[in-house]
Amino acid sequence: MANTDSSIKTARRIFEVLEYFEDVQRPISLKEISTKCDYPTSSAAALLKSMVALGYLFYDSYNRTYMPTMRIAQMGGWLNSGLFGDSAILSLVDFVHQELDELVNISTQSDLHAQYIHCLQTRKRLRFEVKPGDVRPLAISGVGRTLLSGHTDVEIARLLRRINAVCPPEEHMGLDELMKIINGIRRDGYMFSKHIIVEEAGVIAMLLPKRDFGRPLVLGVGGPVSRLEERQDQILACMREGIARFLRD
Amino acid sequence: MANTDSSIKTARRIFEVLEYFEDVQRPISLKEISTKCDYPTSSAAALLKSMVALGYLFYDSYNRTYMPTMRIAQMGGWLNSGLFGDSAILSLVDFVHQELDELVNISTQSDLHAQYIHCLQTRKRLRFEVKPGDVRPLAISGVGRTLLSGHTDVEIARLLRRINAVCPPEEHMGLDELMKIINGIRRDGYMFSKHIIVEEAGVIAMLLPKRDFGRPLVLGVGGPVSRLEERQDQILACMREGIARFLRD
DNA sequence: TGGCCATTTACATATATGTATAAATAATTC
DNA sequence: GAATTATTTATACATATATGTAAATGGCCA
Repeated sequence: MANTDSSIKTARRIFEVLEYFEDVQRPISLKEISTKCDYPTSSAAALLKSMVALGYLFYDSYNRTYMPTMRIAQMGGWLNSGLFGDSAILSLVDFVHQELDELVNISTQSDLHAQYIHCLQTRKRLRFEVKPGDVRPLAISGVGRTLLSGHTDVEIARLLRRINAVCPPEEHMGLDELMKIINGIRRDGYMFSKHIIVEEAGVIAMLLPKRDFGRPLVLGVGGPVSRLEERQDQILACMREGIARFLRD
Repeated sequence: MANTDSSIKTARRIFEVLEYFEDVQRPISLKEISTKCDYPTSSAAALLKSMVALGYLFYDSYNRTYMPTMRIAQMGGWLNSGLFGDSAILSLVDFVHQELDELVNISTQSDLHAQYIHCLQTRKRLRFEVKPGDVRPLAISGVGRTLLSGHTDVEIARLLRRINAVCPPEEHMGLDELMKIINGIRRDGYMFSKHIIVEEAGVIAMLLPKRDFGRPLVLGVGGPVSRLEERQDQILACMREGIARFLRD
């Protein structure tokens, strides 16, 4: 019963349940949840009852099924509404994904790592699995370095000091070497990283224009290095067009 | 440290945090959460870190603030899109609006309230402003009671108990009195409520036939009571025809 | 009625919470 | 710029609480 990751079990399960609902989009029985998510029945019952008591699920006692209430729908709605322009971001991702049919993702800085927060996969056979929540070393990975390029030199130095202090050695980096790369990104407006995290995998990443209160975001197109190299001009053009169309109007 | 309600503590806190974000709509520090929600610092830290690890919040280490990711925004989105994916409902609203030129709306249950999710206004001078997102007391309002009429008596009793427990007094109701009204709706197939929320305003509401897995919806025609009374037969006939034409094929 | 489900209960164990304390970081002062 | 103070975050461990196993209850249909 060891917690494999560092998250509180109940917290993880709440979100697992909500995502399962998002996946199947219909009422679900206690049995189905406990089976699919592999929770003991009694634990699943306690969790779902809690969510009902709090008003986030509705229990249909006739069919013995649970279904999200509108409170769930409302919860994050404000993030989409104009203020943060996040619906524009989603449209951008959709657009690039539609045009290129490659892995398209949005990532942001989460402490000393870059973290994927939204991913659309390619329909092609050869692909690399990435899911929202996955993290990459800030100073090493393509998206991480692209995120860093938006910081001031002072901030970068400070972040790198912390990385070298607390992160495992494979995430360490020399400042001079890093700044050469960072300045390259600032000059080119994008980063093309190859074979860094996963052999044969690469990513073309661009820092998105900053919106108020929004954290800096990076748009990434990922895939096998050979495919990215072949399509590089097309990919860059598409990313630039998407950004111009959805984020600059 | 007794749990006053029957819900799992972590579950309650997850939602409290998300609602606090919804309330203030900006990045929040650990300190602020722990103060406002009255959690011990270390517990709040563990909770927020979990949410970061799971990809639902991101942490800005420079400002030491937390902010929801787009995953939160996406979570309940399907609940909204599902409603309108079914264009039959929209066609129905258009039809009734065209025929009657009155305020026509669709509402649904959102926890312990009815909530308008779609409205078309009349072109007449005398009108009552209602917009999508507005909520009405479930046990008091016409649309709320119409929604309740689709539940079993047991469910109604349970909902009413929660309403009387957590909602302000003006939304409370006696079960016997409510059931008389509910049974009237079930018998007549519609509800005509007058002067309940806004003086001189009324609504004629019908529960729409349930579609698979879609949440129960209510079709409402609203306006000044005098006008609705005058046109009552015409309005009812139009609503019935629209429902027959668009939802029963 | 009896059999077969799904759900609830009981209780030992695992795990999250909360108090106090320490460490780290930021702000202030000289 | 270094030292000091104030603020915020992290750690340790006892306690409270949720989880999980197994057995019991309740509902439904033949």
